[in-house]
Amino acid sequence: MPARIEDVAAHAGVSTKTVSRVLNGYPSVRARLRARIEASIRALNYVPNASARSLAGNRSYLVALLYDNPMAGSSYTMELIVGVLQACKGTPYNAVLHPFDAADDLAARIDGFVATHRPDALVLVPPHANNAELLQRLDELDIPYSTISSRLRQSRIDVGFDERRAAAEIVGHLVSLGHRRIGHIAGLKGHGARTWRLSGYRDALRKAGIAYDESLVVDGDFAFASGVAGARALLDRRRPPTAIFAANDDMACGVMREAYERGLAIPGDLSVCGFDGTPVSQLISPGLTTVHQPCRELGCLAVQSVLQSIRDSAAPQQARVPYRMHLRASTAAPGKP
Amino acid sequence: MPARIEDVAAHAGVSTKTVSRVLNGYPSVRARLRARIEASIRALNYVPNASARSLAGNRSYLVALLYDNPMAGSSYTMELIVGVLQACKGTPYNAVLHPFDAADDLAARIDGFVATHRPDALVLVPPHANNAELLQRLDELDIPYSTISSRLRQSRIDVGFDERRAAAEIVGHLVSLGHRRIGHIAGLKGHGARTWRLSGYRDALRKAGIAYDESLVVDGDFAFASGVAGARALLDRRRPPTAIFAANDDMACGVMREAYERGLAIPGDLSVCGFDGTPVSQLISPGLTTVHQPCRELGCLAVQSVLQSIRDSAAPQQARVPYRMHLRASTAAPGKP
DNA sequence: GTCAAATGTACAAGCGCTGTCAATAGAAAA
DNA sequence: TTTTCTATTGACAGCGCTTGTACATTTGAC
Repeated sequence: MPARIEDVAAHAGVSTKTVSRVLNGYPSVRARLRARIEASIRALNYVPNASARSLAGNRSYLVALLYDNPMAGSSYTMELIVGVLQACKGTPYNAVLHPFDAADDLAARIDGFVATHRPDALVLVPPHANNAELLQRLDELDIPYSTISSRLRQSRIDVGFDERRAAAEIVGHLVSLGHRRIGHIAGLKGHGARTWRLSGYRDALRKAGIAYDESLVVDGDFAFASGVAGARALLDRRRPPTAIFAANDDMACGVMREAYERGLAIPGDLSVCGFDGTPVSQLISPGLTTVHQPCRELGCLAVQSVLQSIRDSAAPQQARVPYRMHLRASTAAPGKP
Repeated sequence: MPARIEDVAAHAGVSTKTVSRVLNGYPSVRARLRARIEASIRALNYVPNASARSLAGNRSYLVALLYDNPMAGSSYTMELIVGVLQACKGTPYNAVLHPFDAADDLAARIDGFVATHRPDALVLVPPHANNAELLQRLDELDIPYSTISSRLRQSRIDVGFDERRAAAEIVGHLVSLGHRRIGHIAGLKGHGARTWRLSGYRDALRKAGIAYDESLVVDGDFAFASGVAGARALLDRRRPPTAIFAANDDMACGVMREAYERGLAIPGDLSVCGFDGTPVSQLISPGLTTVHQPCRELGCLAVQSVLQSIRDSAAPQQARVPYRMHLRASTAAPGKP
C-alpha cells in the first residue's frame, strides 16, 4: 500500500494541510519546515494520488494532445509526441494523446472528451489547429490551449517555425547552384504549410530576379502519389524544370520515383528537394536535400507555453523555433555532371 | 458544468448506483431500466469523470505502454502507439506512454513508475519485453501485462507474428527468382527479431537445398549505417551475393545506398529485400520488397488481450497475427536484365 | 516588550464515483 | 394463497486529496 499524504504528515510531524501546501508550492511555508517535509516525502517514497488530487483540486494535471489520426508512419506525429512527453517530464503534468478524425463535428465532440478528462490544457496540431469552430468552442469552455503551426489569428499561443523563410532558403540554394527553371509541387489547399512554402518559393524567385512561371507550379496533397503525378506533369512540359522543390519529403520521394521510372539521374538530370526532414530523407539514395522541421521542439514548446500561460495568464505569444537545412546529394548544379 | 451521475439518476428516476451499474456493464439491470438510463445518459450528454471513477473504484483505467526511447522517426513505435490508442477507444481505459531507456536498472525504476500512475495493465515492447528481471518484478507487483514479440516463455500473454516463417517466405521468394547466393545482414544480437529472421533465412536455404555459407551472413544492428557497412562487406567478397536480405528496412536502405555509391543497379545487379514494411519501403525507388509487420494490430491486440485477462483471469495466450508480403521492384531474377 | 504579520494547526466539507450490504421487488415453489 | 428464493435496486460510507474556517503560535520590526 503506497504512502498517503497523512502518512507524510505524521512522519514529518505536521498537519496534512501543510504537506499539501508544500506539494502545491504555496509560498507561506518556512524553508526549514519545507525541507523537513520534502525529506519525509522522499523517505516514504510518497507520490500524490493523481485522481484524488484532480478530483479535490479541480485540476487534472493533464495536457491533451489533439492530433489527426495519422496515416501510416507519420513521423511528424511521432516526433511531436516525443516532444510533448519530454515537456511533461519533471513536471506534475501528464500527457493524454487523443487522435481525432478531422472529418467529424470536432467542435461538438470535444465536449465529451473534456468532460471525461478535464485536461488543464490542450495542444492542437494541424489540421485541428486551423479549425476555427473548434478553437472557439475551447474559448467558450475556457480551456487554455496552444496550437502548432496554426494559420489562425484566433490562437493566442502558437508555436511554429518560419516555413516561408525556410522554403525561400532551400529554393535559394537551388538558385545558387545555378538553377533558373525550378518547379514546385505545392501542398494540399487549405493547409498553412501549402501557403507558406509556396510563398517562400516565390520569395526566392523574386529575390533572384527570376520571373514566376505559373506553369512550373502544380498542386499536390502531401502524399507520395501526388509527387509522382506532379513530377510527371512538370517533366512533360515542353521545357521541363531542372530542379523540383516538393512541399514535403513524401512528395519529393514521388518525384524521385518518377525520375527513376524515366531513367533520369538525380541530381545529374534533375535536382530534387523536399521539406520536413523526415527519416526517409536520410534513408533514400541519393540523400534528399530538405529542411528539418523541428517537431520535437515544437511539441515541447507548445506544452511549455500553454502551461506557462496558466501560471501567469498574460501575454499571448507566437513563438518561432529555429529550423535546420540539410543539404544532401539530391541537389547539384544543373546539367549532366 | 457537465452532468454528474447524480443528474442522470434524477433524470431517469433511479439511484446513482444503478446508473453506475449500467455504466460498468453489470448484468443485473433489467433491460427496460437499462434502456431508460441509457436514454438519460444520452439526453444529458453525460460522460463519467475519470478521476472520480478511478479514485472510488481503486482502478486507474490506465494501460501503460513501456517502450524504448525511440530513435528519430521510429515508425514501429508510432504504429504501435496508434494501435494501442485504437484499442482504448470506446473503452474506459486510457493509454499512458512511457519511454524508458533500456540501459538502466529498469526492474528497479519500474516501481516508481507504477507508484505514480498505478496502471491497471502494462504492455511491453522489445527490448523490455525480453527483460526477464523486469517481467519478474511485474509478477511480484502483481500487475497484469502483455508483451509484444517477446522471446521469453515467462510472459503469459504475448502477441507477435511468425517472423521466422515470414523471413523464410521472403528468402524463398529470392530463391524462386533464381538466386543461389543470398546474403543476409542480421539484426542486433539479443533481439528475438535477429534470431527469428536469421532462422527463417536458414530455413529457406535448407528447403531450397542451398548450403548455408556463413561468409554470406554479416552482423548489423538494425540501423541504416550498419546496412551500408554490411553491404560493403558482402559486396567485397570474392564472389559477392546476387541478392541481399536485410533484417529490416532501414538496413535494406543502407544496402541500396551502398549499391548506389558503387553504381550497381537494383534489381539488375543486386536484388534487395528488407523486413518490417516501414513507410520508407514504399517511398524509396525502386520500391522495396519486404514483409509488412502488423504493428497496429500488435499494439491493439496486446491491449485487448491484457484487458481481457483482467476480466477472466484465465488462459495465458500466445496470439499470432497475420503478416503481408510486399513484393516490389527491388527484387528480380539475377543477372543484368 | 509590544504588536501585526507571517506561519502553522485542527477540523469539516466535499470533489464524483463505486463498494458493501441491506431492502425490495418478482417469480417459483409449496 | 402463502412462503421461499433470487434477481434487482437503493442507501450510505468512503476513496485520498484540497480547501475553507477558526484559531494558535512564532517571528521580526518597532
